[in-house]
Amino acid sequence: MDLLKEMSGTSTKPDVSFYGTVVWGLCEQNKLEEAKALVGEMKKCGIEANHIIYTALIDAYFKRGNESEALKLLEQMQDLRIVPTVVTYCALIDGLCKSGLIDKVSYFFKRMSDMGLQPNVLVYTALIDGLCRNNCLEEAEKLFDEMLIKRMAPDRAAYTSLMDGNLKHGKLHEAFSLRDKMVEIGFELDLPIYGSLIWGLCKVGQVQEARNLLSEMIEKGVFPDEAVYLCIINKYHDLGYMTEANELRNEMIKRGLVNGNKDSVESNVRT
DNA sequence: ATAGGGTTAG
Repeated sequence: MDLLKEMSGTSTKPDVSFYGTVVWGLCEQNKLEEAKALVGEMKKCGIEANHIIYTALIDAYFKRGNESEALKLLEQMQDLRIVPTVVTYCALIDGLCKSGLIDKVSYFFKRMSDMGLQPNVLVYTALIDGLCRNNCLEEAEKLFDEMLIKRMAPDRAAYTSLMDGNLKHGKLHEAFSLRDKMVEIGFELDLPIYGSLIWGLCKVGQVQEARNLLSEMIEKGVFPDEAVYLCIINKYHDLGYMTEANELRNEMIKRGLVNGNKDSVESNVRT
């Protein structure tokens, strides 16, 4: 904003790409009202905002949890005949999924195709993740297969989302075969993957298997975090394995996984 | 100048 004021005194006239950079910067700083105001200012100068500016704003409003404003901006974009891109739809679909507005998502997904935009891996993953979180595992699986049919290569995030969805639905066998596929493809198993598997195993009471996976990840050099430990420790408590619980707690503390101070860990572990 | 990858008890 200061930069703009400075420029108004000079002969240089800011163009759309200059405004875009400023809007983007304001979004990064979470100054969304200022960013939106700038779009109005642009208009007064006879410069129309473009799809990149609108996409950045829509994404930022969703991330702030203001989905109604984000949808308003999308409408505005449409009124101004600014053509959305795959990136716009990705922000939109992901935003809707994460705001729990899953029922609006299939409409936009369809509209996207109607516009001739091809959903890419990021769009599919956002949708798969949203469906898995909203109890629509079958839909998610269908989309995953659709990706394969289209010869798109689902990446680690896509696999992880579907695997996690299966775990949340207690389908351990499917989850582990997805893990095997990831290994086959050559993806390194990372903390979110191990964390998700361990959580899923604990949920169904297979705490020993969870414990084995913890050992496995450490062996492979994947550093477990506090949540992974607490997941197993708390399950040990539930099942009455107090010795194992304490042992693991000590191991966690020894590893310095205290994330700040010891009190915070103590308060998170059920006693 | 734009886009994602969860924290997970009950």
